[in-house]
Amino acid sequence: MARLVAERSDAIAPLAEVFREYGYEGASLALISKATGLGKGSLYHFFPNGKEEMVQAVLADIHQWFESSIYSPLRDGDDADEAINLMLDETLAYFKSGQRVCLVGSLAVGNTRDRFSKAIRGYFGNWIEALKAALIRQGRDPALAQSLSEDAVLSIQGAIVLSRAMDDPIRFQRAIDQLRSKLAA
Amino acid sequence: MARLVAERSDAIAPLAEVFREYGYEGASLALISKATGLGKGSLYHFFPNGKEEMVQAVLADIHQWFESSIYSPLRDGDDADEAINLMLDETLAYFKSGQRVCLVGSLAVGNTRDRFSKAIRGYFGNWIEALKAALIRQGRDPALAQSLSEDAVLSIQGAIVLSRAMDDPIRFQRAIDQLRSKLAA
DNA sequence: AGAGCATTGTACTGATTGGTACATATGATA
DNA sequence: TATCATATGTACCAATCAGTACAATGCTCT
Repeated sequence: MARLVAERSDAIAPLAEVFREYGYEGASLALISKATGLGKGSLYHFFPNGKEEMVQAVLADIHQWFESSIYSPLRDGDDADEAINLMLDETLAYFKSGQRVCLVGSLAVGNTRDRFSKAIRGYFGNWIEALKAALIRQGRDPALAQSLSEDAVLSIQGAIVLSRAMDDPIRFQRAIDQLRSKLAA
Repeated sequence: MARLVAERSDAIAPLAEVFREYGYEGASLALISKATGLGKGSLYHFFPNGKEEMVQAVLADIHQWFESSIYSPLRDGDDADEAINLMLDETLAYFKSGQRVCLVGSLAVGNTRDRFSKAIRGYFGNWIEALKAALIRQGRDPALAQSLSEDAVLSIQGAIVLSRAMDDPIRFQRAIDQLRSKLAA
């Protein structure tokens, strides 16, 4: 009856989309099964703890992506200004101009916050720290760098909410543009 | 068997809290029944269309509150600066320093967006328009007033997400303070 | 007091929920 | 080809889901 042998890692991307679109409660196993193409047997084989473990796996994957694509260049890139621009480019693409929800943000807003608090705090904390490092490398005052980077992460989250609410991708792009000039050396 | 005769309006406030805390999908009728103290009989008597109608009623109530407490003073108050400060005070209290989620924002982020799109767009659109009116009354350029008010509403939403994610009410208060100086005449 | 509408609790429905059990099938190794 | 861990589909479970039906009660007005 089994058709093809799948890998656990193949399930992560569709899982992320399902949780983004329907939220933790809204993503039923039926939806998850359809999105991943995996039956319950496979799903519970890969994720014995069910939905919670699936979300944790998705969060770990998200962390890895942000780490290599955004945090690492911000922290260690030789050109701080270039790393910041890269971050904004990647952010624009990643959230599809605000049409794609931030899973971590939506988990933080829901009653799922406590269950995934560690990953949620890590996500935002790492982003702020990494951006702060780049801003300091630009030669900025550490206190200013801190408040600027908090403000940037806050604006990105706000822009996702607002541009989705108004169904207007331009609003997200404008927010990114404003950050570009505000964070330029 | 019926104990006390309730009014539909008494149910709105607890309904709002339940939807805020558990989201649209997560708020089951069992939870709703417990939170409101109303059995299914009463709930479907007051809201024949079920959860959707409950949310619409809550959104209408929210609109009314914002209209009289925030939008109206911003649009028509004699002192624009005072109205803006009042808005920030009320916002701080309403969202309990970011510990209380914005229901409209969370609906906008979830897959419920399309179902309630009209109320969602109205909420943010009205807020931006009203704040813009006050900023223009301060003597500001209309284009600047527009971008400032969009930015303010965006920052409030972002601050809710971030301060909840980090479990840190101070972050929300700081965001409000920054808006206070940015929006001062 | 009595009529009539508003409100309420309970019992019920059929569908769906997350999760388990297990027999079967696959693919690599030997 | 025989072995064996890894996948997989299906049937099943108790619990819960949203929603309906309805008889019994409360309240108001006369």
